[in-house]
Amino acid sequence: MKFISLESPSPTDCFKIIDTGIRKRALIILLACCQATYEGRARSRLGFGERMILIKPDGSFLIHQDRKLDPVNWQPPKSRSKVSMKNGVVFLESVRRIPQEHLKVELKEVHLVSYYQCQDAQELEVCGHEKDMGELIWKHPELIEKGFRPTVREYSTSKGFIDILGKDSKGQLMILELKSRKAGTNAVKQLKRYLNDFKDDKKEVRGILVAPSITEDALELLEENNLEFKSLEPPNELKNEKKITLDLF
Amino acid sequence: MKFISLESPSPTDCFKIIDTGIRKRALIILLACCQATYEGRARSRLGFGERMILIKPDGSFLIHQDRKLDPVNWQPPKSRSKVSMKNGVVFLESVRRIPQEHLKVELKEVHLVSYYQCQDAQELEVCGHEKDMGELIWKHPELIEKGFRPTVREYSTSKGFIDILGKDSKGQLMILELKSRKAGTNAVKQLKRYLNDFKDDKKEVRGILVAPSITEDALELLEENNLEFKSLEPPNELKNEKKITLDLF
DNA sequence: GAGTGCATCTCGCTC
DNA sequence: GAGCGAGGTGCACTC
Repeated sequence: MKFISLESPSPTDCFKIIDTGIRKRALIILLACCQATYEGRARSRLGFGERMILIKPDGSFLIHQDRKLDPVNWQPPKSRSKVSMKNGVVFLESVRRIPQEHLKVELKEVHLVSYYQCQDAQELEVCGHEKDMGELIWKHPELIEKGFRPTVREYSTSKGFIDILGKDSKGQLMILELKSRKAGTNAVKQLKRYLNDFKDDKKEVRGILVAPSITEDALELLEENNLEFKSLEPPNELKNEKKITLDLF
Repeated sequence: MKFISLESPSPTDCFKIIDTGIRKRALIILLACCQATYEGRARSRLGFGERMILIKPDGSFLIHQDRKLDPVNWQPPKSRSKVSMKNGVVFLESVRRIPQEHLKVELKEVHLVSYYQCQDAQELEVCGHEKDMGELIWKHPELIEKGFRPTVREYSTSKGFIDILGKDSKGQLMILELKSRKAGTNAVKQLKRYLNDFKDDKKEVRGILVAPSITEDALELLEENNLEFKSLEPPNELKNEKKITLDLF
């Protein structure tokens, strides 16, 4: 059976379905009143409440409350899930080896138990990251300014990697720090550090923060340090753009 | 009805259940073959595949594939969810106002649709954070060393906030940088920056990195800069410790 | 509402 | 496996 779902199951049935689901490497869904304790990188305890529990074929384990985007408790992929029954009560356990992490769940009342052997080979296609920005600038350096010639990407320094290194039309060295969203003071400080490294060489260097926008504090700090800001939106174009709009709407 | 669940529903039934679920501010669960496009802070497209969709009463919207901990697509709390039907096909839409973000989902085949008005007032109790460490040191400064007297927490500098500032038994200034997990080179660099700020004052200052452990690179960098490392585990004690173990096992 | 920094961050990459 | 950095980070907290 590829898919099974049972409302208000007995503890025995609930146990059986979960156990089968784990062995079949299916996606398991539970709606239940439960409590949970976690021990590992930190420690936590969650009292009884009604939640959704999700166990994935890759070992991921999630407990979702009725609010927030993040699960309230979880275990990462490759964790080992187990189900057990003691005195008519069903327990779930998920263990990660390295680092040692334990999640234990007690199910008090199960409203729905279900497993589903799903098929999904699709990968998400995204655009609009810092990496995309780097590629865009590399291909179209004039977006930064006329005469800009990028020379190195991911240039390694003692302070970290410089996103893009290049020269302006006058041959002056330029250090570019890219951010795909609004840049804060931290981005400026980072850029400043790269420049300090280069200034030891007694050369004149320009530092440019490239981002769609910048906070007021950051702009102030930037100007204090004679650094520059260049507004640039990250590229916004998927591979099969036309296909999408046709397929969906 | 507080809870409803329907296997392989017709598009019309599926639409009705989701629509009711949204109006009742229930937790909605879907198992379905779907595709999704997202536009907002970035842009993404996901082809057809079998997934679990979760819509929470607070507006959170999650699409989970059969792998990974993170949803492949999502919308944050307070987003507005809508369901619609066109030519016998059910569509989901979730919109966020600020920043503008759109998630559109087309359901091709629904295996399970369900909503559930759940009750969960419980908050998660956690311990083992950096904040806990700060409190621990503040109360038990001798954990750092005999004679250590902390004076300020979250001391603001141009380089950021110093976790703990204090003096040793000889009255020498100490800067403490706390990390709740293994400290890397970045933690050392951060500490170094705080010290540089203070050295301008021509005072002798000790810099101490406090963490459960440290990477080899970081330790090397630390010693090069005459900084110190103090191994300290973040506190690991919940409020009602005894109660937990009794309740669960 | 915007800005800042932690997180059981997760995840992908490189070494 | 460990370390490092980006993320549609999320989230709480401050201003």
